[in-house]
Amino acid sequence: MDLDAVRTFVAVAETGQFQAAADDLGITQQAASKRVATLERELGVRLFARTARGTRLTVDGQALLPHARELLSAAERATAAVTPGRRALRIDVVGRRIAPSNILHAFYQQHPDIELDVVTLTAVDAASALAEIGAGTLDATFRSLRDSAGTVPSGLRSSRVIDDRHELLVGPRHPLANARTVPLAELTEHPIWMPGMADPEPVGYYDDLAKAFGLTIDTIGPSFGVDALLAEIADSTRLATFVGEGSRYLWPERYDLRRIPVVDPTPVYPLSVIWRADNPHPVLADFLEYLRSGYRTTSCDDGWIPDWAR
Amino acid sequence: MDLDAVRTFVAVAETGQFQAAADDLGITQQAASKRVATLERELGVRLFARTARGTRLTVDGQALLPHARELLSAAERATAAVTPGRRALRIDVVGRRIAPSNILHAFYQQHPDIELDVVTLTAVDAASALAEIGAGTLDATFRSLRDSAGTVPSGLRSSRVIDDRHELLVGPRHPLANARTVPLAELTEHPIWMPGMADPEPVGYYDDLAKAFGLTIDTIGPSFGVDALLAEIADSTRLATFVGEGSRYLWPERYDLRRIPVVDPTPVYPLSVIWRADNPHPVLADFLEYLRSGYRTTSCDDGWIPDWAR
DNA sequence: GTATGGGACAACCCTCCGTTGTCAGCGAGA
DNA sequence: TCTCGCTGACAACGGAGGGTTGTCCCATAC
Repeated sequence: MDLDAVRTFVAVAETGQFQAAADDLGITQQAASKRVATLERELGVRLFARTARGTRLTVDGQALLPHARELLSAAERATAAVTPGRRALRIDVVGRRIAPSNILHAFYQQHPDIELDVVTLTAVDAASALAEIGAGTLDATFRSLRDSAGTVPSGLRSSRVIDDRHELLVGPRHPLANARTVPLAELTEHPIWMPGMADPEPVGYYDDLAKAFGLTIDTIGPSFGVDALLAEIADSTRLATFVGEGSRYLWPERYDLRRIPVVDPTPVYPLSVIWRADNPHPVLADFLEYLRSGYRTTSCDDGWIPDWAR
Repeated sequence: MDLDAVRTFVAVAETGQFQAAADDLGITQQAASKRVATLERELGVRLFARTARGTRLTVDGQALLPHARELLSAAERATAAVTPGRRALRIDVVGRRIAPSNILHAFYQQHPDIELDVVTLTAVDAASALAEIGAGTLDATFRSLRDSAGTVPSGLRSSRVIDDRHELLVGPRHPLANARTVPLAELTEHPIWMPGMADPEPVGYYDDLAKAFGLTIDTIGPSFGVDALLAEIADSTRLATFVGEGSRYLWPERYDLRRIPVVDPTPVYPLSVIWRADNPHPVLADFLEYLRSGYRTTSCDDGWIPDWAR
């Protein structure tokens, strides 16, 4: 059963004649006649009674008409379901509390009419996330790409859109609790705890950072969740952790935690957005534009980023 | 949007690979690939992520899949709606109380699972009824064809299947009320009333009958319905009317009417069933077979039929 | 390294669809 | 009654599109 034939059948039924239906459809009367004839042959019944002044539906035609309309509207709904922009844009923000999530939230507030499907593939390493992008099961993700910005799998594009300046997060009893800023070099005295780093990228980042400035950064321990981490920090007189400037935690109310800006230099965590080059979703295009124009925040003259991210 | 492509899409989604889907559909893997590629191009989105070991649905593919299934089932419903035999057979029995209606009823009792749409085009002349048959808005009608059995419009077929023997219907005070039979010749003394004959065919029949045997048959008066006629007959000492042997009236309970068989000869009213030669409805075929085998009732050696019906 | 299986790409072929051109039937109007 | 106009059907032609064969590439398994 050909949908064009069904469309033609409905048009003829509505106009009452082949000629008018053909005009509506932009084809010749002969073509319309052929289409309906084919449909009739396929179904094995006559759909129209042809007269010299038009057509009338047969009983079979009358029986078919509502189903034909339903069929066409089903086709329309199917098309609409995948029409780029109809479908929610599926974005991996990695974690609900870090910069990408907040940026996406800001974007959403600016475009409240769009539909988003925000996911966190937090237990998934970058390679798998990129595979999902490539497979089309994910529209975009935010990752820090170790092997430099250019070498994403073919068909994918990446753009470094977030340079998240690190701040030190400490509890009230930590020696640096009341510092206005802290030079990076001073942190050699204080162990930094970054548990739950499953991905090689952030692990590599902190390893490089530690090596470059002689810091002690522990990325090994298992993560028992953000709350456990914050509680630990709040209680500790020694432990501190890094948080991104653009991240958000529910700490001020529950723990007396402090964010201390790190300077000379400021560690900057580079994040790229990765997407399929041929992804036609218009909201994706808008979002990428938003990222490029609005969120390359403060350029980091005083920042440190690893060599591989330059 | 091509339904074959949609079918292929669903098959690939279900099997997880093009090759298996192609086998199911009886086409080559390349053809299946082409179909899906065309669908993807038409929709502007990728539906599958192709890997070396099969395929996986993209988000768009997942969004489309339920709609695609719905589309296919809508197509199936549409086909089923006009599949010969699915649809109710629409038959004109002319009147609810006369032979065709009763015969159809008997046929229905023999095949209780069929669907019938019994109509009475009683105010419609034979020509219009035949036009409906030709147009396909009616599957069959019962008519007495004046211009001999063969000359139905082209594309139509007719078969004389009912020879309805006339009986005289009289009230209790009619002179013939207690006769076991009545010879036709005797009816010259008694006026026959046949009101409401809209069609030229029955009018012609009764005119011919009257002329042939010197009867007085009044076919002129308007009909006020069967009940009015029966009440009139029941009250009258003079009026009588003809009813077919195969007809059925609700008279025994309400009026003391009597059916008196007419003999020497018995007027026989010939009825043909008319249908489209190319009507594929299987129930129609069954019904025609039923009519031909079962209902050419008693052959009428002692009957009279007009010349034009021989 | 090799074998295997799945998909994509290229080239070819044929069918089928739409077009142009024409004819037949029915109704309306002169 | 004849002709005109409108509507569909039929025939023939041309081109696009869908299917097939043949081949290569890639990833995995042994």
